[in-house]
Amino acid sequence: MHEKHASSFHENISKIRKLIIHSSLVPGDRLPSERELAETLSISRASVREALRALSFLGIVETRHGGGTFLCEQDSHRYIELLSEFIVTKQTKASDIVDMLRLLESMALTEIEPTPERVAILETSIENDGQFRQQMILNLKNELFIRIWSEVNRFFDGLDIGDLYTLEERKRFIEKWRGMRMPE
Amino acid sequence: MHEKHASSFHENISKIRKLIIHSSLVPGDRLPSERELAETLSISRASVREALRALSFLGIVETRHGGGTFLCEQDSHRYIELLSEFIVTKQTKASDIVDMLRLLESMALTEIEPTPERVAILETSIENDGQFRQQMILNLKNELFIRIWSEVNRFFDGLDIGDLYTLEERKRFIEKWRGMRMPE
DNA sequence: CGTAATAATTGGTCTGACCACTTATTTGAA
DNA sequence: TTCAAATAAGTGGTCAGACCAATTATTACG
Repeated sequence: MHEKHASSFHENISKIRKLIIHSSLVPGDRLPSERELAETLSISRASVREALRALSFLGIVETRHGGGTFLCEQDSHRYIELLSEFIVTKQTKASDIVDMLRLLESMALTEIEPTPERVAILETSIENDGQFRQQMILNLKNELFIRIWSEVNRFFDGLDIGDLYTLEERKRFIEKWRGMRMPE
Repeated sequence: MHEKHASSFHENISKIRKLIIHSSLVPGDRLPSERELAETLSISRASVREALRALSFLGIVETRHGGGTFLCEQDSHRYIELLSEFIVTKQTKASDIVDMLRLLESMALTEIEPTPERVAILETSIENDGQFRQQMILNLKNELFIRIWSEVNRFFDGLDIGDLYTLEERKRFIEKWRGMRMPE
């Protein structure tokens, strides 16, 4: 039969991580270019990019358009680990979860520029509380924020206590957002 | 939080989310094919794939080779996978940490009633950036908020990149806080 | 020597093709 | 007819090359 592909998504991530270790790269160092990685690892540049995008999302590397790909600072995920354990194992007040989500999401709205497109998107999802809130968060570029929000929100979903906001509140969210001006 | 210009990557995620909502898809449903999404959203299939990969990491969608892309169930198993990845990788962007802390702390001030005692306490610790910020947070009632802040801040300390705010900024914090009125 | 213009490098996107896997359809024998 | 095997169609996965956009290094010039 036909031969399988020599590479797979997870294998490529592993390859790049091994290369980072083998090259004795330290946080802040620049990785080889995407083209160079593709050549070295014998995979296509598209696959390199998908792997790097994943590593970027996980906070391992950081890419700068025209500059290169750099190794991020280390040992920073520990709070996530502890946070997850905290959420999973320990007793948390449901009211705290709700308050936390409300805080995070109102914060998000202050950080996102209210373009007409985004307002429109929010309006289309105004009927569904979960989708509405998720739509807000996904506009953010701070991936750490998204991760933390995701963990808290996932736990909130597990509580199964219904919507976080009423339809009226969601409408008011949009109104408030529309009236906002951008900083500086 | 560097919102800056709208990045194509993040906008594509929004586009797909909007399409999911507009199509009234429920968990378990299959999304349009990548080629169909590319056609509908007027972006290349490569960009569609990058966006879907991100949504996959967030546990929103799940792809099956040859089968299609599906909306995830609520309590997805990817939650565990994601956390395990964090534990293995141990890295994240320093800039996101800084941005996150700034957001958490500015938000904290909007949630705390600026009593004279609290203002006085803040003023006494204004010379020390770490103490100043901790003093703000400790006034909060939300334990989850404090917990998250503590973990993020612990990592920030490990970065050893100096103060989060300048003395001028801390002074302005107090000024701003003094002028605030309490909600409802 | 310092600064502006230019070239080289690098990530971002697009196009089209083919491979690998799954699902739907057709085929053909019991 | 029935149903299992063979085939076709559809979908995600990978690859190759090209061009665009942003950054960085080099050169030219005053």
